[in-house]
Amino acid sequence: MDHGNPTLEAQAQLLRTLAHPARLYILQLLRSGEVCVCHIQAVLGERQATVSQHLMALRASNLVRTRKEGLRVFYRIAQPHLLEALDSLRPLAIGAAGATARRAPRLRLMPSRGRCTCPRCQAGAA
Amino acid sequence: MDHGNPTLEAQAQLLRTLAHPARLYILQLLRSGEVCVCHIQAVLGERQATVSQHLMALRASNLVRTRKEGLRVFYRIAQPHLLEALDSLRPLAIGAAGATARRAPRLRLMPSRGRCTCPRCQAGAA
DNA sequence: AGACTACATTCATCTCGGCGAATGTAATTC
DNA sequence: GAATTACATTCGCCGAGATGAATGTAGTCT
Repeated sequence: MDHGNPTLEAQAQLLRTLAHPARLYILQLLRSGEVCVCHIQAVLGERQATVSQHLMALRASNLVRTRKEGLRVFYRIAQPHLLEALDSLRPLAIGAAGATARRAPRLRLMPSRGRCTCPRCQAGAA
Repeated sequence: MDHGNPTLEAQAQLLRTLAHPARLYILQLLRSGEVCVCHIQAVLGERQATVSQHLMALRASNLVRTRKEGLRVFYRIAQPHLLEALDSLRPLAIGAAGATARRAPRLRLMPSRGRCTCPRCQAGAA
């Protein structure tokens, strides 16, 4: 059995980084490939600073990497196994619904406004 | 892609429940089978109330089940896939070490005092 | 019944994380 | 160089979670 608790604390730290719906959603966005911040911001419907803070948290835990291209910064998943692990954890989340009465912060997405000025978005824009 | 964000919030809630070294350690303890609270308390070296609070959190998320036998309460893993999912997440924790300076609460185990009065402990006691 | 044991729950405090607001910075454009 | 764009970072406040202390409760024992 793993008695070395530094591992436990590191793992707890990782879980805390993941334990936010906005960050989980960002990671899901990155599943299909690298995405620029403006795109994340448009889909998420959050303020730029807020999005940047979430991205900062993901970077601090080495879950994402960045690539700069001109003014834009593209994010991508650093550890490919991360999404698999999250997927395996997903079915357990259903039972964890009613945990502490009031819960994780709300996340309101803006599916209609998933457009930004980046090339990826211009491709299918109206 | 999963746009339904209630799933995201439920998953975030699950991760928050898991995001504590003491609770992670309790789940690892339960890997080998059901364990009574006194045993968890002895190994963890935490106060009884603190341990009970962590167990309460795990129960609220339906991660553990209880069985009462006399005065003792035995805890066991409710979802067997949970430990597999945590195992798959573990290797990613190494990179998440230095996240926001100081973070997850410390956990000091008491490996020498892993004995309580329950039958399981008396079996191999000195 | 009373005392005791093994857990559970509540309450108060304190720290930490999330959010808003403001500011800072690198790269482009003029 | 000044202005603008696209992100990043810092600061301050507020609410959620962690801990300690105290109390509550169910089961056992004599």
